[in-house]
Amino acid sequence: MEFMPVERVRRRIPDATVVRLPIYLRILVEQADEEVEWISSEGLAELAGVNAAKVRKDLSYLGSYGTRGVGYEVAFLVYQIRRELGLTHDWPVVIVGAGNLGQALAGYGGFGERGFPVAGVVDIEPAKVGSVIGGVRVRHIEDLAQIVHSRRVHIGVVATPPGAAQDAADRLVSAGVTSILNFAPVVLVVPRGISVRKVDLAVELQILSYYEQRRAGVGLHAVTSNDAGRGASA
Amino acid sequence: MEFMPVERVRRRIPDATVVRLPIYLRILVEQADEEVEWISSEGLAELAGVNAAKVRKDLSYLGSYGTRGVGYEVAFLVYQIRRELGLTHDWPVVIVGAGNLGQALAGYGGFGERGFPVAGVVDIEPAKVGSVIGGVRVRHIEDLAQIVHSRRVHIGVVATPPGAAQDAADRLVSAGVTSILNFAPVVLVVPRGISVRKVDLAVELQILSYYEQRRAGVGLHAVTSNDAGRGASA
DNA sequence: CCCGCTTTGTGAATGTATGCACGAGTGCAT
DNA sequence: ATGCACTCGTGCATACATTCACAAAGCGGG
Repeated sequence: MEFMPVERVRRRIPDATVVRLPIYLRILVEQADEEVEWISSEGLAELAGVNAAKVRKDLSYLGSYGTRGVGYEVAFLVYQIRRELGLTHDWPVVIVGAGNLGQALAGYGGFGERGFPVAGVVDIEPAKVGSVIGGVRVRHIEDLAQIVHSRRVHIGVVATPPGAAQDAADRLVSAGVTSILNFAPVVLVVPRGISVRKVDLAVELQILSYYEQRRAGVGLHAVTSNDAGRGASA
Repeated sequence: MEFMPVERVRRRIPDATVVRLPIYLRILVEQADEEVEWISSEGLAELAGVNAAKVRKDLSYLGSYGTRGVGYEVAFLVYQIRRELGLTHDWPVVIVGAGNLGQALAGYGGFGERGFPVAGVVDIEPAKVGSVIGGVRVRHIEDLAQIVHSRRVHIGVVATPPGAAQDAADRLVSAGVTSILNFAPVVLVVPRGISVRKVDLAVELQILSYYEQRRAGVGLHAVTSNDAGRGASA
């Protein structure tokens, strides 16, 4: 008599794949909108600007959901990727910092549409409190914990000036937030177990600068890419 | 008689390193502002939230600029990284799309400060043309090529709605731009040799969602990070 | 001048990601 | 039924990235 693994407790998906899944998801949703019912790894790869084998391997982490000789059923894949990414329900976010960027983020409707409604915007500046941005009234940062608790917020967005970013992160963490999207050009220090992702415009431009500068040297070379790059003739 | 390589034509720096150099640079500039003259790989690693060996290896691609037993001279490192990244001169950028995001970007002073002055903002919508954002007058997209040529622009920023992004990219490329920073949630198709980097807020949030959802499962795990992550007690 | 302390620079080991190539299913036509 | 065309799933080779661990190098004190 022997034992066999009854059930994989939870598949671990490689980080590189996790970064690409949202891109596949967006493309698949677009395809579904255009009434496309089936798609091959090659077709999806084409649209995502990646290698077909990579698509197949990425999708294989979700399970064996393709049909050989045919491809993947778009609607089903959408469902599976959503489930795996935890997008079966909304994730309300709270934005810290109601400056230039905070306002633009709150005003940008795309957040809510994609399942990340803005549960609140807070600022430390009393002068900013009370104004309404994108349908949300700006509240004082002291109310942060209250917002996080009452609205069950897990994700915080740091949109403060650099000097205030660490404080914002600290407040988010002690309010109970466990994921942070950081727009400030600062390396945040957070406790273990808190996820942080960073968006830094200056860094992106400087990376482009490097390849741009290199171009001046010897012959052209491959396309820069942060995740799913693409080199094809337009 | 034998030949030896007279001179390394141009060191190739690994992509992963190129992404971190701008972060080191920012930290080093901050340190210089605080009159710090020397820094060890350990110190820099601490501030950047990465491994010290990684810092040393990254810096070694620039050359042997450290002093054993002492560390790196901050001002000199700043100079070397700037040179390697091509930041010895300004890179004017042109922004396509004067909507919510385009305005926020143009209005955000940080661009110019960091060596990427906004040479122009264009939009396809005649109604938007003429208004002034961040000291720059919005011009019609037909003027794009003229702006690119007269201001020697190499870098374009796509800040349009998704549907207009590919057209914006095509126009940028045919105007002569060779690097694109794309904020639209779309995979741009560009000719070989054109560098593209993408900033997609929804994708970032969805990645956080994945790790957030996973957290609900078994025990905590390492910190998510796009480049120089950090897990430390706050 | 030598010794011990510190920190760099890098070879080697490990870990992660990519892409090829092919076996194994599936559907359709004959 | 059988064969053919197509596409998935994945083992394997390769490339890239991270981390360790240590010799080599510089500094300061005696």
